[in-house]
Amino acid sequence: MTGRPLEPAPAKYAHIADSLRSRINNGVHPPGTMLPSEAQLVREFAASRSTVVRALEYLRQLGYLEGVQGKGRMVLGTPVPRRPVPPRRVHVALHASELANATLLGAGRAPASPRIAAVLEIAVGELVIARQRTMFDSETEWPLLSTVYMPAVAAEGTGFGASDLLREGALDHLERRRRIRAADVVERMNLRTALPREATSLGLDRNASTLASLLVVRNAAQQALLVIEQVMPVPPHGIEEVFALAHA
Amino acid sequence: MTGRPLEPAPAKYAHIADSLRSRINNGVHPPGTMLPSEAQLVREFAASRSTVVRALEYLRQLGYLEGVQGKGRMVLGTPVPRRPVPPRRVHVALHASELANATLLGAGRAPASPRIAAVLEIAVGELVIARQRTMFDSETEWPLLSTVYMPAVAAEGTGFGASDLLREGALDHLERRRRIRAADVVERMNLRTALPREATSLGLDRNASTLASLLVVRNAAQQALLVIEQVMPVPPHGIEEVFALAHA
DNA sequence: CCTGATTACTTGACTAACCAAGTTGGACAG
DNA sequence: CTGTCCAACTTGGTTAGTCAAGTAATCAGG
Repeated sequence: MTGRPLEPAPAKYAHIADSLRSRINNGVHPPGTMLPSEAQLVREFAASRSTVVRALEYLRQLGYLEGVQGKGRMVLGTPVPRRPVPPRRVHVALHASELANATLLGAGRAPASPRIAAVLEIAVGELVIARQRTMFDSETEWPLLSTVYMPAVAAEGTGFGASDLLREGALDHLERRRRIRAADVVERMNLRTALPREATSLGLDRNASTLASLLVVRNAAQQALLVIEQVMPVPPHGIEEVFALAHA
Repeated sequence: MTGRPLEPAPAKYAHIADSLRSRINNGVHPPGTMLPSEAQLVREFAASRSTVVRALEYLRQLGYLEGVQGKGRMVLGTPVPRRPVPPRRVHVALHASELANATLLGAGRAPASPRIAAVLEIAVGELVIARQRTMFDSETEWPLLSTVYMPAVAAEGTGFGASDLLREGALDHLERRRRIRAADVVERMNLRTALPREATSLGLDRNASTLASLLVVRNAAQQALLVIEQVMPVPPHGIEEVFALAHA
């Protein structure tokens, strides 16, 4: 027996990255503080600068730190798990243009219903800009009625209240026109009876049950920017989505 | 005017990475073929080996290629966009143990209903292992009935049919015991009337409406490994999930 | 024909050095 | 006191070289 280890030693850069990551996770280098310089880490780990930089680059990519040329690297902390990205149906609702698969029913001012007013944090009956269309799901051809609501003040200058077809999704349009960024979207899915106008638009019987989905698009401060309400007849096979499970 | 360019020249490694990525996207280097060796790329791009390797490493991390020491780098092709990860409610269904917030109602063999048989691709009435519990959503305290189904053959040796409480989620347990990996999960959400046993377990009126969710866990070959059916009374405020929108 | 050694080639990891670009603090002059 | 300059330090990018580990083909010997 030569005393050879049963497992290969981890690469040096991996060991350095692990050490630094543990320190960040354990609060030795708290968020907002500067990490030791490359030169210091070279001395501490007895490695070349390239090897140290490789470890640091890996941690940067993971979100543990960020570097400023000439200044140093600041600790960001343990990266928080991101919330999942929207499933397909929500993505389509936010980004689908009005040019295909859709029929614009109307666009303009309307008084906010209690539900919409609550979500937009405005008074019931206050004027909002509403934009309504019927469309068909591109995969299932199932019909749905989609209504975008926006506070009248926020809609100024965006063209949301006009009857020209939007060439981009409602969210894309808002972000571009208003130069703002949406941070997240809340989906509330529920079962309810169709309103008379909804039943007419969707060709349903009066008092038919529908699946209703309210999408509240928010900014980083969690203020509502945009609300999209989608109503559809209950699909015979339900609503289907596929999610990835394997971790590469 | 000194003729200085208005934009800084891209870093050399970035230019090499872009060039190679374009070639892969355009089919010059098709998936399954070997990329030119580092030495060849060094000559082609008139760069040092470290610079070439940096570009290749970036593409590897993006999923365009993979390297085997001594052999070369094989083109994987344009990475397909990953499907979204499961929202919270699906994650809980797959991973929550039976130790908290849950009451195991029973575990054992049962004949497959037409719906479960279709999903598992077995004959109606064939025996499956079923495991049923009631639980409460940890955020909303809303009740739900959850039933895990697995083909009897696949369940052998896993302890799924036994009455001991599982200390891990059903999927975790299956993956560990069977040393297999699940690739994705299909969620089918629908509205239906509660079966009599479901109504009893959930304390509902007969023929009450429920939101029913069928989760089909599949392997990479899209064969069903596990099915989880969840039934809940229609929540008064619906089912809510939050999705991230901002791109860092 | 099979096996082991050798050679040429490949990628993975590491070192040392250099240049570029930026930050910061101290010294000095007005 | 304020502004400018400069040195020391920082990270970003690049080059050149070495050693380690692996692949694949060829050749020689049994």
